[in-house]
Amino acid sequence: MVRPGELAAAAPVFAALGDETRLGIVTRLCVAGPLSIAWLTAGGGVTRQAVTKHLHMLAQASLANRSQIGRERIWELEPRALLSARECLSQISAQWDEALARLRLFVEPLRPQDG
Amino acid sequence: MVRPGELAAAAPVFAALGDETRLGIVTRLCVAGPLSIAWLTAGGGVTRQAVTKHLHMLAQASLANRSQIGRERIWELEPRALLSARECLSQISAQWDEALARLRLFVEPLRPQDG
DNA sequence: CTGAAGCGCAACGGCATGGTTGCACGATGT
DNA sequence: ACATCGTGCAACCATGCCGTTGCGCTTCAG
Repeated sequence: MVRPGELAAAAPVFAALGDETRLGIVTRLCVAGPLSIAWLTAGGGVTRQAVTKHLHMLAQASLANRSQIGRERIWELEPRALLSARECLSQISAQWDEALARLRLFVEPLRPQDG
Repeated sequence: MVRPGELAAAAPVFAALGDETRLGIVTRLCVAGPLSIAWLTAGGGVTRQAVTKHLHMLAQASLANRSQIGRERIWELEPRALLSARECLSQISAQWDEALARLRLFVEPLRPQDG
């Protein structure tokens, strides 16, 4: 069962993942581990400021958090929100399977020859 | 391995799921099966036009498609995009596990007494 | 035929987002 | 001491999103 509270919690995570640049940052943090802003800026086609904004949005969605080493800000992934988002998708698709099964139970007796 | 093309494809799906109203519509279509716009409007706190726009955005992300019965537009869920989004999240978290394992391999030899 | 239900199209306002530029500040290396 | 690197903050612009209202069209019911 999906409770409404879970949806309200999952929506911001999906929104944070719903930008191509941000999804690239997430993937990169995932593959390469914790990185500084300058390093994250190097690969993508956007400014350092844009990367900074995206990182803050990821932090607001509990998808990343930062630490400081000297003058560098090191950002790393926070996988819990990612896992809960995956959980949400799994629940939705599970409910869809359920609904499909119910639909079959409802439809098939009406057309027993079409099988 | 996550290829960049997959990310570019998954981002719009996440963006479509990244709104609370839309996520509610998706859940509702999932639980109750195909519904008309008027029926979808009844439950939520928004106008019929808002629901219509959201449905079109879901369609653009390949998350829903519509059919027509008389004067009613019946919308139903298209689970393939949902599954591919879930797949994307799974790949990301799998890569995160990998990275964590590499990090452990790198860190643990330096502090063998801290177990 | 007439009324009502269901829906689409278009326009509008408010607000958030994605991106840029410019400037200032602490940390680092020589 | 000085240049440089890495960031933060603030302002700015363009665009898109979210939701509304108003109007008109088709379809169904009496």
